[in-house]
Amino acid sequence: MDKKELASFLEEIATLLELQGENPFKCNAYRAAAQTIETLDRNLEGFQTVEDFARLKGIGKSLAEKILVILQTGTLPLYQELKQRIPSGLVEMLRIAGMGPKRVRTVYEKLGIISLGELEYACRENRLLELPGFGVKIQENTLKGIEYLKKAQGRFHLHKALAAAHRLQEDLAKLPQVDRIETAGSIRRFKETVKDIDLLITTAKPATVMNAFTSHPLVESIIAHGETKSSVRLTMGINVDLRVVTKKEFPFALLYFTGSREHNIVLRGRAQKQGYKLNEYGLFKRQSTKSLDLKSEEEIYKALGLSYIPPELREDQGEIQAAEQGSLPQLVTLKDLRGSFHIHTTSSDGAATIKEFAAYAQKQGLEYLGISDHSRSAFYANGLSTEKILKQHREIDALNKSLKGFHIFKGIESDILPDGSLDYPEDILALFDFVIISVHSKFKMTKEEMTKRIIKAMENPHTTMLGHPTGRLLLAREAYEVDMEAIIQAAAQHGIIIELNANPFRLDLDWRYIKKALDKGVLISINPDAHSLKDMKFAELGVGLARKGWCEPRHVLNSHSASDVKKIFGKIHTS
DNA sequence: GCCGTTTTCGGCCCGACTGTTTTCAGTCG
Repeated sequence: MDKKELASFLEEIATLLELQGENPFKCNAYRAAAQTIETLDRNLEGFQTVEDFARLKGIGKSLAEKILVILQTGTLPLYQELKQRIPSGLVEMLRIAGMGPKRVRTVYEKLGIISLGELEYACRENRLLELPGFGVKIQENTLKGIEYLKKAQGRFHLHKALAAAHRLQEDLAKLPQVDRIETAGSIRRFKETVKDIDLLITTAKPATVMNAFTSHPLVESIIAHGETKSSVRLTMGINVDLRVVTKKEFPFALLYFTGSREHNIVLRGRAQKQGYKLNEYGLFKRQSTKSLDLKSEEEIYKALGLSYIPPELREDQGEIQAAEQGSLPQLVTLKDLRGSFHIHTTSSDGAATIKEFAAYAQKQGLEYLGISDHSRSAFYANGLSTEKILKQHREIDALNKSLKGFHIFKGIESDILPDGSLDYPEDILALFDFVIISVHSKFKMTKEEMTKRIIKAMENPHTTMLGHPTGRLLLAREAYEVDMEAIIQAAAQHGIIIELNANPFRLDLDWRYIKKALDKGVLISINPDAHSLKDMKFAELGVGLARKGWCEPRHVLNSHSASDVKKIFGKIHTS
């Protein structure tokens, strides 16, 4: 059992305990332990004894003993009992908005309901009305929530949420009553998928602004409409919270509602230790009701003895310690990008020619491009035959002669065949400046087989870069089973670059692994995986996710100059 | 169940909103 599996096991116990009506702080202890385990910066192999685990934050003797049992036996008597006692449908019911552990418990105990289907039926039969603390509204909302769950998974791709947030922000900013508006929450932190949109506003006329918000054309229905907080659902299905705060409160509210929750908890704990209370309204000296007068997030961090932490890093992944020591990274920005790799042209399944991509890239101020069409096994994508490769190379040679101050690298996205070999013989692979290797078939191998397959391909002397390393399609397809730690280790060993595929449905390598890759000295390439000119814009998302993974310009292949890139490629292929 | 410079008991981040009540429980972020 690895970290992730152990963490979700503990997480599940926490949920089951809640459903059983346990002391909430006890439940929380299991949650906190899960968080600690999941974000551990090393694997579990070094942990042999109770003491090893009990040294960790939020894990005491009791939990350490249980964790050891879980690792040794794959399960826990407590878990078995909980599973036996608590129907699995109750866990599903928690996903309904407005249904927490208490209400789920009530419908289970009083009505014997153990599944979403039964709950829906009970709502339609008006049976929730009889329950203590339930009424017409809760019954209606439960029904709506069930329908919503059926329709969407309740999470949204970052780029779609970003677009909606920008539109709302722009429109509301036009109101003369609005002094300041910002998007907070997980969008500001650049999470790859988000649950909702959080907007913050300062205004002297909250009622007017709230009315404008709830009647915006994107709004489908109003969930809550208050003085300081309103919530709506947009036609695209996402919920939006709007909060009104005073000008003085704004930086504190922005910090608070940007999160993450884990980051906030640590900040609050830190404030407490320094004799302060920190909340969304201010930073207060203990016993005082008047907040320190701080004008920006920068000043709040400074007051707590920290340098400014960019929103993307606020995930309690060591950023607070780094801010304390002044060792936060100087994060990469869009302006740092000087070129772009992983581009598909009309030769395979792209919608633009090399010439068109080159012209577009030059206009965007880029200095180079790396073309990489699909390889011959990718029949579905019109993969390139040897003849087509040679023709493409002649075209690139001619373009490179005619283009001034711009360079096109010859590349290919070679399928990693099931046995770990690449898609062309040695002499063909040797013709490319760079070779991206990607898995496009046989996703259902075992973890061991898949890891072996990819590492074998990485060991090929012609391999330059690993493409979309986990194969995930966000909200659609799980990542294939693969030991990412081992892949990163192999990349470090063979000098292989790992792609951060910036396509909004991929955003793969996952940011949680990017930092680990950097720590091992692996270079990251922010690649649009462009199939059309407009896809080149994905680089913006890619930069956001790279920042989330602690990338500085020096960590990013395509922030280097064309001549440096040539040197880097040369070094990879001769080592 | 964890934790400790207010330490071995008694807290645990904390405030807004809804819907149910008639002062508050539950949920959410």
